[in-house]
Amino acid sequence: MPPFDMGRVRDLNAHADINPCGACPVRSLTVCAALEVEELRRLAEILQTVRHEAGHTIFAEGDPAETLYNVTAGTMKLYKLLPDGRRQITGFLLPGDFLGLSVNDTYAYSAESVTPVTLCRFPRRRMDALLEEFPKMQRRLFSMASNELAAAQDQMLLLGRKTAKEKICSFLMMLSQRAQRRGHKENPVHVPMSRADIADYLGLTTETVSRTFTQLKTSRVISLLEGNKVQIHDMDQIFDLAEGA
Amino acid sequence: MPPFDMGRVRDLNAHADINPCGACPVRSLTVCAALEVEELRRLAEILQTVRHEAGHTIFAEGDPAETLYNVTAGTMKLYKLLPDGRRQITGFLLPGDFLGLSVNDTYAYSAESVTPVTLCRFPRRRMDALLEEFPKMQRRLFSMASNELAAAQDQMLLLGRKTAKEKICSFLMMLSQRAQRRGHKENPVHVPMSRADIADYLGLTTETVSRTFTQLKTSRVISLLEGNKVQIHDMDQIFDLAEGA
DNA sequence: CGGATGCTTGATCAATTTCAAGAGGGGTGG
DNA sequence: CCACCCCTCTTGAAATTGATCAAGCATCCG
Repeated sequence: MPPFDMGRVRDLNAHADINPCGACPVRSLTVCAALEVEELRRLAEILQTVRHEAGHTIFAEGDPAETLYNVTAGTMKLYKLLPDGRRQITGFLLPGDFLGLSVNDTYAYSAESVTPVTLCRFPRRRMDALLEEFPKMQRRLFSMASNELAAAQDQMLLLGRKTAKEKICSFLMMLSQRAQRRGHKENPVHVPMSRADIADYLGLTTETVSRTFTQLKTSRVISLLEGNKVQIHDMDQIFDLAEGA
Repeated sequence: MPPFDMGRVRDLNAHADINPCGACPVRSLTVCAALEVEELRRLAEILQTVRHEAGHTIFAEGDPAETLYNVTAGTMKLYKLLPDGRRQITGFLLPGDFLGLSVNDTYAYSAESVTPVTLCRFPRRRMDALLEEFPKMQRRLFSMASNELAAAQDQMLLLGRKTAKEKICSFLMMLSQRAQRRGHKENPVHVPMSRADIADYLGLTTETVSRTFTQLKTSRVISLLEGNKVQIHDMDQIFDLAEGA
């Protein structure tokens, strides 16, 4: 725990005012990819850039959903809890991912930073107005939601039907592919989240996650490197292991 | 298996031509709820109504996604398979539900009828054009996708973290609530799907599903009635059982 | 009736969890 | 700078939930 809460909102609009979106490194990945320069300017008017330390709760399940967010740097996790504390992480968000969609004006899940993060905040009312005005953005958001839905279905298959080993291999593949889409190299995969987070994402315990990593290491499928990196020795093999083939 | 395939497409446009949407019983639940009379007429021009017997595969994972569907009667299931045949049902669809959203022009899951069903078919190209023209419909579709996303996250919590008993109770509650939203009575719940389907939806085996039903019956939480109906004796109790509280 | 299919029940098995303890690593304070 | 503490990760042993294997039973249909 840091000596004081670095996780509070810090307004970076001093920089944002100049050109918050034009230079955005993840623009092509997210909802803003659909927009022209002038439209980007309008979007920039309503957004606020904030930073948070690792482990900061951005919002909790049930909170009124007044803000939409776009991750521009760092990793986030979304999760739901049962009354007795059991936790399911429903997704990890990387730069370019969107969060804050709500059903009945409250968030359906909690959101917390895994690493230090930078976020764009969009007030929902103003964002709704803008979506009305720019159907292209609306369509882009819809397409992103469709992708998320497909990912959610993959995750259901994983949670309901895969073994611990298949789950871990699927997880590593997913991280690798997402890194690649963001222009990073696919192979040593950066795994910034804890064993406990991985466990709660895959429906396992931390012990099983740890044991499975050791097992994959022992059978020369992966190596654990410095700095939370995982080296995958054979991409095709891990792909097969991920589906039990 | 019926002696010949009753599951083939049968065009009911003889009826549909008259007033396919105006009298539609599920209009208020689905994407069409957003539309005015004139817009409905335009939608009716591009749709085709089809019926299928129980057990008919509408499309398979990986097929080119050329059609969107709306369920107007009956129950459908969506599922994904692993190479060795393990199956995860990602959702059951009831009247008013939508299916066929795709990511990269192919379906991300297979769709099969559980009971006899009636579907509205929308050619994707023409539907896209109409969505362009009617932003209200676009927004309605987006809102439906958001709801599905929230449901998918609930299902991840169920698959990853709930016990067999909690899963079955959650399942019964879900069916009860969805029936209620459709104007049916919430309590004897109609459960048209097989034990095998329930198992593949909840990440269990048929044996465990069967045993859990027996256990709930023995402990007087539910009764199994004629015609695939389940009587829930205490709604509050089953709600608590569904979350382990 | 006969056969098929789906559902239930029983007995055993195994994957994963739970319980327990120790090792590694980073930061803090003496 | 070192010692300590805390936290995460790993490893081991035992326990348990749900899976697997194996019959019966019921129901539906021809």
